Amino acid sequence: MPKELTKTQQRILEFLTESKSKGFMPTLAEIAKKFGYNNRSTVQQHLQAIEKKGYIKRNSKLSRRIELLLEDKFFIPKPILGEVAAGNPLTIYPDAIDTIELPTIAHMPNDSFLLRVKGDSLKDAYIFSGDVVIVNPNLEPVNGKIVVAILDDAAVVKRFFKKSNSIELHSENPEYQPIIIKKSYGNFKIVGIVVGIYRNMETIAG
Amino acid sequence: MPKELTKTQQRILEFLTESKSKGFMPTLAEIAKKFGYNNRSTVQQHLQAIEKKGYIKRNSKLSRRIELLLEDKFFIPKPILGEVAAGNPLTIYPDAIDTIELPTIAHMPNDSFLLRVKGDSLKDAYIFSGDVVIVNPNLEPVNGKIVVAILDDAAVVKRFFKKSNSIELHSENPEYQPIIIKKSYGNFKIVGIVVGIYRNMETIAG
DNA sequence: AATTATACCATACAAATGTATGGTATTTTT
DNA sequence: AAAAATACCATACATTTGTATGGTATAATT
Repeated sequence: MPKELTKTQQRILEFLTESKSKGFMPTLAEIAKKFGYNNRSTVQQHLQAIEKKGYIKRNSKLSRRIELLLEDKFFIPKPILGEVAAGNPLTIYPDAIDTIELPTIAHMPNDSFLLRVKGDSLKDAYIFSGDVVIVNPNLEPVNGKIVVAILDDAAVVKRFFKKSNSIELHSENPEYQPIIIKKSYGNFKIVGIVVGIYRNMETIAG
Repeated sequence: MPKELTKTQQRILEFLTESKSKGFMPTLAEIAKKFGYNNRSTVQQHLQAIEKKGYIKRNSKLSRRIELLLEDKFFIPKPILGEVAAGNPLTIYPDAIDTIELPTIAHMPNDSFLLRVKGDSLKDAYIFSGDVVIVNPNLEPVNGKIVVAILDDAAVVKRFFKKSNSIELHSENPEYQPIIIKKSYGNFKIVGIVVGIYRNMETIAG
């Protein structure tokens, strides 16, 4: 239960998060410049305050070594999506969209992004709850490929099939019915194609 | 079309990529320490060479500011050392049989290596033929963990169980019998622990 | 009313950092 | 055989970097 940050401290922490996602932690001087301080010791004291409140950890004497605590350990999605359902669609909270934490992974090139899968509807396609899927938004959906789609406020991972009058999103688990999208359907969008799966075994109990 | 890197340069570039994925670019001194150089200028020259070949860009005068160019390196090529059987044992080849573009999120601990799985004996552990497993040779086998072992000239991926008088290697597929290794068994060695799995979906037909 | 936290500034200093320069030895290329 | 690239070492130097210390002013707590 971390203490609350002041406005200034928040702004600095935001800048740190932003910097991390770009791949380069700033020096005190760079932070000072960014916020118009004439002086590094001002930054120094802000960082000490932020550290005291438990948001960061500084590696004394080492330059640019500010660790962001309180961030999700594994690299969850980049922006917007949150979690994506392999089973029933998951709701995405509208106000959560902007406040989802940036990925901790440094700089993800190529516009690809990661999503952690929840649910087991794709287990016959060998994708399981907890797996991280790598999604490329720049590929065209092809019949039979596994895609990420948005339906209204929910996101799903399903196998894609284009029919003459509709698009069908199939689960591979017989317990789940296919989702059929007619042309009239309003809020539907293919987000991208799943190009890879990664699973970390170290954190799995068994 | 970048020029080829030497072994040393490759190792350094890999270290940079790795560092970036951890969030902290190293200083020259840190790189030197990592590779056992007594001297920063050695690193300095390697970096200059790597930069000249177009793999990185350095921000002169700024510490820890090494940009990784060519960063489709979301996927970095890694050698696959052989194939390993989830079902019946397979032979391991001394040289790399293939390379794979491993996503940088698939954090590869030092000294870890890749093996491609053949066979379906671990399908109940969600590992399938064609998957690439990341193997860490520096971890102690723990009961229930999935390990890579060598039996005579063959290698297998199985779930590890230590009993009082033997070691058992279990498949999760009921079609396969567990392998039981008694102490008298000659040519047996645990190669490492499976710490991650990566599967490329683009090459999969369906 | 007194204390503490916040938000800045200035100066000083040791250590870290990147760079420059010059060197040796070995391998690769021409 | 000569030239270039590679892979290291050593020393020197200007900047950068983080820290320490001391200060002022204002807002928030006690």
